[in-house]
Amino acid sequence: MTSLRHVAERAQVAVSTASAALNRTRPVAEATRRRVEQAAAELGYRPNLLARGLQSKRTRILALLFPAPHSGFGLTEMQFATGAAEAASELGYHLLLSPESADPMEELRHLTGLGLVDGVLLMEVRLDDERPEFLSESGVPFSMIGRTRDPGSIDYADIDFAATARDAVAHVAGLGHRKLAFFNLSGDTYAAQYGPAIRAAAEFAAAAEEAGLAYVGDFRPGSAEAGGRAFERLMQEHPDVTALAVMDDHAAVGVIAAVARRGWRIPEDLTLLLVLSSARVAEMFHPRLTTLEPPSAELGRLGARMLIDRLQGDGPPQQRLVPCRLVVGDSSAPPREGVMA
Amino acid sequence: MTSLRHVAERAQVAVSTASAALNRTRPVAEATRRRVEQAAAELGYRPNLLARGLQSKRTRILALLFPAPHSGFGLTEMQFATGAAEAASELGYHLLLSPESADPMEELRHLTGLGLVDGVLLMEVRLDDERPEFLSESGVPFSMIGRTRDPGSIDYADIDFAATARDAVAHVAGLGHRKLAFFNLSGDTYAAQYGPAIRAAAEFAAAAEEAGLAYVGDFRPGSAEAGGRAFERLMQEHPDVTALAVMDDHAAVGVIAAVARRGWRIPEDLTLLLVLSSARVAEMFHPRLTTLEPPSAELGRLGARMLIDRLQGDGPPQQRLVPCRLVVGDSSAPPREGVMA
DNA sequence: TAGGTTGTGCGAAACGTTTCGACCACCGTA
DNA sequence: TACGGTGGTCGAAACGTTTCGCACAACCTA
Repeated sequence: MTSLRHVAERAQVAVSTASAALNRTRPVAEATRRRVEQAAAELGYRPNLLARGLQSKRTRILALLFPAPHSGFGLTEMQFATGAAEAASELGYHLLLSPESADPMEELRHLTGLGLVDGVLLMEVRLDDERPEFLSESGVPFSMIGRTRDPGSIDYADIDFAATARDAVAHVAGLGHRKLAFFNLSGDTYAAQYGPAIRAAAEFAAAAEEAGLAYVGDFRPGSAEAGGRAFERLMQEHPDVTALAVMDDHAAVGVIAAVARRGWRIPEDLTLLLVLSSARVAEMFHPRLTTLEPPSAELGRLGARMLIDRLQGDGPPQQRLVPCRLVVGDSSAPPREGVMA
Repeated sequence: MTSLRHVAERAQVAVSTASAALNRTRPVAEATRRRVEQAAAELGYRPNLLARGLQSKRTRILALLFPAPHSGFGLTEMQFATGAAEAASELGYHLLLSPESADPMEELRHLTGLGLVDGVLLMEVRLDDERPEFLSESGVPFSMIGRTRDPGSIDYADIDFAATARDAVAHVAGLGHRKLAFFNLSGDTYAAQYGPAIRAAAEFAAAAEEAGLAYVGDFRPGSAEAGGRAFERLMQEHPDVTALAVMDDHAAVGVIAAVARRGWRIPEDLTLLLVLSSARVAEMFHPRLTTLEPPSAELGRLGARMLIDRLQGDGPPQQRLVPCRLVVGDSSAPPREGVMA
């Protein structure tokens, strides 16, 4: 392990001068600096991050707190991690993957007490999440992927549900549909105040109203079976629904099966949209489903970047909303004739 | 930040004694130890990992080197990460997510030079991968998820392709099939010496032969379209094939579509197996596909654990093979009558 | 009673940085 | 000639641990 002392000796300067020369932290004569830099290069010198962190109180390590892979842990969630890791890496930071234990608060206390990380990246944020408050009080810099009910002046990057809902509604309205139904995430998830579930519910309803579409939004199937049952009940209670947006991959499977059982076809008899699912998943279906793809990696990148910005110096809080990308597949088409309400 | 010095003062002992008491690194009088522990508890003392690491040369941080999400980055790969992170966490270690840049060697050099990590976890290992050699020469402890052609005495955890192929073959043979085809990963992946592609090819062929099944193994479609075309060519050249194992999700989609175009049904006219895909994905299909699910999280856990074992002390190399789990779905059935060869 | 052994605790050094006050030579100016 | 400023460098302290040699008392044994 070659240390700064070796570099200094080889360049015939004091350790402190070598440090200053390499970090350009204070003026050093041009010739000296060159000598030091050459010595460092020749020795393949790498500053020891631990020593540096110990002294400067800054480790350039970020922690991504990710929840236990409880129910379903999708590709989507994982892309937060890879996006954040990439952005961090590009900016000279490292990303620590911290699985959340049974007691998230204790986990946080532990993690931040170690002096190992400069900041924390939160994901899977609930509307009434208590972690942000804890972090604020502890004075630990952090940012969120997702957001609480009232994020105040906390940095966050989240999906723009309003724009996403508008895009979805505009898409089906543009095809001529007059009545839209929306299947939310599972009832449990909704009850747990999971942000996307709550926000999507509100925004889809609002967007439908604004566009003058009739709307049904009170279904929250959490599985393929529940999805199939929900679809049958939907058709019974609202036979005039011609377009359906589903936010749960598995529920969509059930819907598709139920559609087939009924002798119907997609998109001729029903326009089906998949919300918050990756195009990779949408391609698994036949026909290929029209999808509102969440900008997961992008959100991860943004979250990491704004946290790093915050660490560097403090500007105003950054709060970014990014809409889902509408990927039109083969599951959307104008409604069939007979049902025009 | 409360440091060991504070604890020592409050407990009326020297810093070194406090350290010894807390770490039980050398005998300390029972009464003293209790006093120290109580002081530490009252102050909420957390040892500073940086200082500890600087001194002891051990940070208890592992790096997971994960490749850029080039082509497709599946759920499977990501579960390595979460599995490894969990296992590490349970053993008091942390996991650093290190995206691999364009130059993996340089990245490695950089990462290990920093003194930040105790060891490295490699994934996506190619048969002729050069990273293991580099790490061996650098004296950096590491383990692999996957393995090179000749892993020598390096720790690794990998899929047991032989057992997996035997299980798959036994499953279809048990149903009465006489001829099996296998669609490998894409030709590019195969050509790049990606371990799973090469090993699966060899082991499926061997298992089929051993079981006395006729076998076709030279298809490597990399997409839905290619999968469909491959299936059509397969039926043309080998009309007596009644069972097909596919190792690429997207290719499977193409196969299913081609089967439908032909007016056939699954499983009545074709038994279809999905290899190396998660049950979550398999459920997306209709009918639900029989799957050989890779033990991804398990491999991640094993990889982390054996690396930590290696760091603690050195036993013999650990080399673990774990077979895929056969999840029988609705896509496998006895062959239809007419084709019995 | 002298010498050795054991149990317990202390102080100082070390890990590799960064930071900060001090120092020195040199120059321009009064 | 003396003096303040300045650009460049140095040495020492500090960050929070662990480790190691040493000291001291008490106790046992010959």
